[in-house]
Amino acid sequence: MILQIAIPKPVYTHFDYLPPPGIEMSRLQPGIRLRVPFGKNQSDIGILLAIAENSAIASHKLKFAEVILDNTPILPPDILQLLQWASDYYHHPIGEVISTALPTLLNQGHPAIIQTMQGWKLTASGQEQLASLAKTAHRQQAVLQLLQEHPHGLSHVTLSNSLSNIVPVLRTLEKKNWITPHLVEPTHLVKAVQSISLPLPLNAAQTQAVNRVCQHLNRFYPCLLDGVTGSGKTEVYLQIIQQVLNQNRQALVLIPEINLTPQMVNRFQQRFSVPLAIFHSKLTPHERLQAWLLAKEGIAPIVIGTRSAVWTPLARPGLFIVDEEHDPAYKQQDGFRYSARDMAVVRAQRAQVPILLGSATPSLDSLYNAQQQRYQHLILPERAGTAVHPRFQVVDMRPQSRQSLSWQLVQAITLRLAKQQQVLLFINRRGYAPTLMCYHCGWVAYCQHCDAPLTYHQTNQNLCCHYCGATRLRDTRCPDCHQEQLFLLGQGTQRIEEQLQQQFSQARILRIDSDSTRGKNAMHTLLEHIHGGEVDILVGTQMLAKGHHFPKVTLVGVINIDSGLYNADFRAPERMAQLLVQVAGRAGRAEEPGEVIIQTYHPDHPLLNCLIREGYPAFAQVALQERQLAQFPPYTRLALLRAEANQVELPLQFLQAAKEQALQLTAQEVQLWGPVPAPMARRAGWYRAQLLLQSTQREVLHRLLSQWLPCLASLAGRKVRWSLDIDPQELL
DNA sequence: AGCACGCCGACT
DNA sequence: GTCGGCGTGCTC
Repeated sequence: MILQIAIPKPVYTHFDYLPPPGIEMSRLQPGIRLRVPFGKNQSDIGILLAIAENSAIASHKLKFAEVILDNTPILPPDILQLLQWASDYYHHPIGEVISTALPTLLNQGHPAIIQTMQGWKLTASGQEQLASLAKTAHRQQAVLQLLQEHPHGLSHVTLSNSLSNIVPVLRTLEKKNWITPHLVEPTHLVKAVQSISLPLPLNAAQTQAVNRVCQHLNRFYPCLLDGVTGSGKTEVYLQIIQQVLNQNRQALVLIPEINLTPQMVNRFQQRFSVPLAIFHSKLTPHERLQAWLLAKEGIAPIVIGTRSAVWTPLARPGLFIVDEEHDPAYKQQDGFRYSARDMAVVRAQRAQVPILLGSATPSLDSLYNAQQQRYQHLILPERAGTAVHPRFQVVDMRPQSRQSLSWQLVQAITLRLAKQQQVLLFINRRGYAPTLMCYHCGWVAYCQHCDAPLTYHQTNQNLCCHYCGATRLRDTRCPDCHQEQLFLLGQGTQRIEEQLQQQFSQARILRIDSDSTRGKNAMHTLLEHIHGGEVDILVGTQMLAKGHHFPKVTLVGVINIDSGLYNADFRAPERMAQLLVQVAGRAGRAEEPGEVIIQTYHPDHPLLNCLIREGYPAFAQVALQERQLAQFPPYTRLALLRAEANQVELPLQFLQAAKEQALQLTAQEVQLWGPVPAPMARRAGWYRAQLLLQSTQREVLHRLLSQWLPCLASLAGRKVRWSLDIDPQELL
């Protein structure tokens, strides 16, 4: 009897072991963890994949597994099979695939046990006191209220999350014997809510979407839920989930960035009084494991999380939802480069349940699938009365190229300020100025480790590389010609902020970028200032466009859209369009139509004009036609082989050798493009290059990769680091 | 990945 | 004569 075990190592095979001596064979179920000896003096934790009759490894080389860590599989068969499928599809080692899918504590060998939590419960006298408690003791009353709503008690963590500085309140109540310490079962880890919100009435389109999905709850039913902001997508999710819960099944909801969408999570918590397993970035490893186990055991009927939550086991899967499915955050960009959105579709298919892909600006891939009838296309039009179509204005910057703020934009800002409305300005670069340049010899301050100019930060007079983080004090004279007339070229958030302050001295300006939101609650505090109307002009990077709503904003300015129009990446126009539509969604409400001003040096760009005149669906059609002409996805399949090394010539040499190898293996059906140096050839001291593989048939490409990959390791040697990216999102 | 083995230069 | 550099190979 041979145990096939996956071990988290960058090798493409499992490892064969003999069962631990004296063990009961019935305990050897695929999906359990075992500790196994590995190499000379090491020991590792692996997952049992399967049990085989014999092994290709010589029997004298086989070792005994040391010990079984689980009585029942931590990975149920469906997830184990999905992970093996993913390992195959992405050509990534199974052991590493499994370890990215598991909570870290399980990788480290922690027991997979659901633990009860320290908490509190109302006493009989507390119950009696509830009515008579002085109206002034708000905080005490709030705690009692919460505990009354949860007769099984609430954990300390839950309570302190719902009320700040709660310890003294709890102590007081305990002294009065109104509450008592109580071990809370995980079933009652419900987030404390004051009120449960009721389902909202649906319009015709929403009703149709809900009905169509609910009529197909017992089969694979992939849907593209195509609805603009304010069309009530979330309500559709909620009502379908309700049906799934009625069937006693679970729903898994993926969202791109959990910290940007607290509203979404709140709506789930207020609608359903069931345990929610929420994977957010502030969970401790222990909490993360608990949430994972609650999902696995079926105790949490609803699971919400980002990318990696797609691997969460579910006892009774009933529905998958991928919100904002176009968001690039669903693609992991290092290590095991999977797409959580695509994996969710695969998972729904295997589980034979519906999947909803929701977006106001669907990816071209999903729109194509809808056109091919592979997905149901459920379109939610805007609600009557809330329809706000912001006016778009394209400003030709060529006649005023010395300015960063066109007169049109300045005029529009002036007007909005006079009406006491908020203005939102987007600029795609943080810092003060992207370049420090010498007037006399043309010298530019470059990063020592990257092929990128340094960005000047005014606050500390630093030059900072936005790619590797290297920072140094700015030069006061040119290091080449020693002249002192160095000038700052280009615009960053800080410099725009400064210019606006000069131009609109009475306006209150707030800058939002990764520099100004560095602190723990910085973003939250800034948002409160904005919503409180304490800000007139918001200046920020694209991080402003995601998730947040600014009801008081009526003018949005895009300082320079051109990097989205002209970019080596074939997906750049799609991203630009999605950003513009999102940005436009920030401007204006029913009573005050919004305005979007887009500054560009290419005012005649056809895709840009198509988007602003005819809207996203028309843009998507044209963009899809361009993809077809250029033979890009979704019309073809891509794989990208990246390589990096700390010597210039090595990556290209390796990729060239790899290409020749591939040419010997393949017929005509796979095109090879390159190798080329990566657009930023040197980054953080590493030289980078890439080789693109393209085919109209996925199977052909896949077959080539399977044969090719084993050769690559020896071609690369030790000095070249390489990785394979299946369905790459960024070609940069 | 991690750790061994192995084969060449400057030290007691 | 040895300590240690990192180039190469293997791990069931």
